[in-house]
Amino acid sequence: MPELPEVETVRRGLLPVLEGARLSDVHLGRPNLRYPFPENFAERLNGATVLRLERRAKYLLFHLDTQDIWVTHLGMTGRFQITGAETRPLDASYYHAVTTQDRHRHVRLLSHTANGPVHIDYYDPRRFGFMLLLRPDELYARNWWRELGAEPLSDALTPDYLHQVFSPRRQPLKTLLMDQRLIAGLGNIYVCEALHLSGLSPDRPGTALTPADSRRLTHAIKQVLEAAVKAGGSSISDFSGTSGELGYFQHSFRVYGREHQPCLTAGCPGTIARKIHSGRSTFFCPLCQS
DNA sequence: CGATTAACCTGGAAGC
DNA sequence: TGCTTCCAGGTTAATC
Repeated sequence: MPELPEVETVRRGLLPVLEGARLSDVHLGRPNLRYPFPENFAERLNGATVLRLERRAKYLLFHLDTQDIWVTHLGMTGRFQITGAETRPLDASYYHAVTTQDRHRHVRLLSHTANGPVHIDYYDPRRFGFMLLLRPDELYARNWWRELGAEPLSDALTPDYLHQVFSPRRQPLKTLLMDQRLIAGLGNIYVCEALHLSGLSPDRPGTALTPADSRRLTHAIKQVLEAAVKAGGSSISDFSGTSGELGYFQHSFRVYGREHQPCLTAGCPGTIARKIHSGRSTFFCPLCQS
């Protein structure tokens, strides 16, 4: 589900019910997601107040007044849902939950906002997501954190930066753009879209990227991400915002999921094709992307 | 070191 | 109405 625009949409949705709010009644429906929950996860969240909600790449960081940072990665199907305080509790009936949705509600807690308490639930059917509780120094010590590449919508991503990190590498642009250590936050959808927008072939090796290409690609990345954030992300299959609202950027896809359909580049008579790069589908136009 | 594949999971859609 | 196969927004370990 979630690439940078979807994660940013989730952050913005949680802002009004988490910023400045005190947490309580934390319940876990199971001992792990992708990884086991941190030791004493519920105890360390209970009573804490959320000071600030940050997003870095596809990670959500909730800074607590206890000095802990509650880090969440949504994986492929992770979703936060805000509901009123009257809904069904998470309890021992979890494994016999009646509905499919209940079976995938893995975390439930109460957030005490200025306007009263609300439930915040975390759902994740495939459980590729994970949650961590780290002190700042512990976070900075993690390799996956230190090695994160440029934040695409910040000044860290420039044509020069892109050229500098791509041009020594022989891998195809598709693979380079998916590498979170070079640029952090893009996933399969927005990589395909940015490549098409910039007219570059996903197969072009990094070594063949000219400074002019880097400019076009940088511009395309920022353009597609900004438009997607503005649209509330892309809702394909099961992504929705924290109130169940759907993003609508999926209606703006120019290549993703459009195999066999006509290329939308003005004047291009091409047909969108699909091929596999490192196990992931790439959608592209063989005619106008070179 | 670079590059591809499998694995982690579940559910939905498509094919037979 | 089944049953099987393929596919999915991500990351990482294993393997060539």
